[in-house]
Amino acid sequence: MVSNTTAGHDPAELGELERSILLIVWRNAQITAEQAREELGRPLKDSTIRTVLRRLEEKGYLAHSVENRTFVYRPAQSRQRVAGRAVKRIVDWFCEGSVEALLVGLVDSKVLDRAELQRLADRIAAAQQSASLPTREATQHKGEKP
Amino acid sequence: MVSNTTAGHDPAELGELERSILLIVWRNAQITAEQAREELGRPLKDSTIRTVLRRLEEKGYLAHSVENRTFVYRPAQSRQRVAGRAVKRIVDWFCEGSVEALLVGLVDSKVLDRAELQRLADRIAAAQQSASLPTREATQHKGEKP
DNA sequence: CCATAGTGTTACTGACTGTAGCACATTAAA
DNA sequence: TTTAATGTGCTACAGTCAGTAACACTATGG
Repeated sequence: MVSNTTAGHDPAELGELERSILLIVWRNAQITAEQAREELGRPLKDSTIRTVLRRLEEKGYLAHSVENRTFVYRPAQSRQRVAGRAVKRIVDWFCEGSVEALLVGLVDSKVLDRAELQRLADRIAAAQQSASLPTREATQHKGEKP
Repeated sequence: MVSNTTAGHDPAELGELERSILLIVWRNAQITAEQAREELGRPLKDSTIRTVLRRLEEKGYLAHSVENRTFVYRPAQSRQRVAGRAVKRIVDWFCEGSVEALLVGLVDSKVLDRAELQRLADRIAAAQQSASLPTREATQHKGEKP
């Protein structure tokens, strides 16, 4: 039987505010509710920010430590890991597990163009040779897209 | 009022039942509510199925035509296109637009293993050469940007 | 001792999804 | 023609979740 329930709620089931705040935490490596609030640049009460931070922690995206009576939040998972999981779900759901099909889809829907694909192939090939994928350093991307 | 609420609803903002049914439609290329219900194999009233089909159409995933007084639903977007869009969102949100970073993340989180990456690279390379990924312009060489 | 900063708790609202009932129409059968 | 199917259109309700926040409580510095 179709075991639904999607196993609770893996990743990607985040709201906009949550996502925004999560991104801020990732960018800053660690922040307090107040810092997050300022950086958000939105007129939200700090209790709102704190609620979201708490929920993000409950969901496993953040962790906090108390420093001088103040909560300092840090990412509990890397951005890329979260993204990876999210994409996996999509691939499982819509591409029947085939990442290749996904890539085809990316090109098909103009998300990825051929030039990017080529670069990807190059990088992947390179990564294969060096037997150790660059985790972030060499991950520089090209110009920009419209 | 901010009225954002998850930015309308691009793709991927689907519930489980919706997803299941959408997959069925993709698999069958076209179906009626009844067929979908049977194929679902779940004790759901047909009004339920029809509601979901209607919603999927409202959201732009399906289209229907009337054939002999019966609604026949067809996909309005290919599976891969939908997947592509969904992944794009994720990449934009969590990887700041870098598909490469995403791939790294996929490997990093064990979603993709090296062997798969290798195959991917091969296939991409092949696609490049044979232009077997039909977009509109077959022979296009990298190093060019729209 | 009081003001401040920060936490914990609780809650409301709106949106969305799962699920379905029911009235209405059109067609095939009696 | 009256009727039984079959299928559509509309409406709705309950549950869950994210956005948003108020408020009460507690150390802490002055």
